[in-house]
Amino acid sequence: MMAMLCIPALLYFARSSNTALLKQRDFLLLPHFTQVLSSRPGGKRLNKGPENKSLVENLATMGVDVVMARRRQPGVLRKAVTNEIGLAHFLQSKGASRSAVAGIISRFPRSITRTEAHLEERWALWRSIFRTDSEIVKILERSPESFFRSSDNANLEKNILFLGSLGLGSRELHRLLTTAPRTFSNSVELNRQVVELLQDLCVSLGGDKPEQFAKAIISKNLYILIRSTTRIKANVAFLRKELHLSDGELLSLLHGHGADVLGLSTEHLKRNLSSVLEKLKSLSCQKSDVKKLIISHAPVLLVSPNNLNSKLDCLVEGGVHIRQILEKPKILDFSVENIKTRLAELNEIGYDFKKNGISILDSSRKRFEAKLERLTASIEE
DNA sequence: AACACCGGGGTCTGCCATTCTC
DNA sequence: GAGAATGGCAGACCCCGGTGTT
Repeated sequence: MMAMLCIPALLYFARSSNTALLKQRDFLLLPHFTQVLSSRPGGKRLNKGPENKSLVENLATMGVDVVMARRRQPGVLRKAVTNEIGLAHFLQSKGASRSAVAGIISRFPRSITRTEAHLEERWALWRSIFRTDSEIVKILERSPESFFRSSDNANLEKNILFLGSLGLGSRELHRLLTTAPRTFSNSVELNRQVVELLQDLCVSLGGDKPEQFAKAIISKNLYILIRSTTRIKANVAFLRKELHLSDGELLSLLHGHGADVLGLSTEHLKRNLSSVLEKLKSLSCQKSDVKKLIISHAPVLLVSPNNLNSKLDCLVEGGVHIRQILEKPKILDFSVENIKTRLAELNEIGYDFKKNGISILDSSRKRFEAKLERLTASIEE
């Protein structure tokens, strides 16, 4: 099936491409193609030359959105030597469709400057983490930049080793590369800085297992390594200051789901925290209540003010006491829609939250429905 | 059987600014 | 000095189920 899709497309590319260009492109397989660049006849490297017309035509034939490509990386279109045919061939051999290839080039034109050897090598490195080619193709379709932005394969290899050395197993590396592929294109030095920041943070808070701490934060917040250290530091400082957290409290906050809040933009974190404070104050809670809430369930800081306020309003109007919410904050993870539906269904059968508690609200859909059915049945008896 | 506690898991790029390299 | 490489930012949740206890 896949082969049937690939072959006609390849023939199509081959037919439609300029043979002179193809010959030039063969030089890409040689180590010093910059010599080709500087020796090109009449090449004026100091001026922004015109676009390479046959390249642009080639790309258009391949279905590339040239306007988008030009907007994103105009310099690529001026290059004399590129490897779009080789790239298309390569990606299609891995199972990418023609339109996927076109989309990849449109969104990250520099991808066509990578040589065959480079592509093979990089792919092999990714395959050391992924089980199949199609998994990688999916990521490339999603985010071409993650794969192509860096041409430094040695750095990628070092990253894999470095991340592995942190105690992240193959399963976690897989999740990391799937979810935040950019991490692997960071310089290994940048990743190291974030890891060291986390470890130092752990030690400064009196924790005794900095390596495990850093690993735990990364597993819980797969985006942490693509956040700047400036931001992480600012967020830690902000939380500590605003909530008057002790070292121990901060450590336990971060050990829980708190890892996620480290990645928020600091403005966002400020806004959300002040919103929670204000809203809960209006529901006659003390600041200490908010502090407890956040330590036990930091994800409330991830919920946007409007959203969180809606959830709280629904719950309170639906007969849930704010104290119950503070004790079981997990219900705030659920969507407003879900909360509304559940409240309405429970209201219909006269469910009494005062008497029966609110655990029923934060169970999974399956469990909730099963419970509801039982309750309905017992009422009908 | 029913419940409560608790951890895990999916998802998340595309653009701009700055620095590096030739 | 152009293009390549790299760093950083904005935006802003929801849900499932294993396991131990009653």
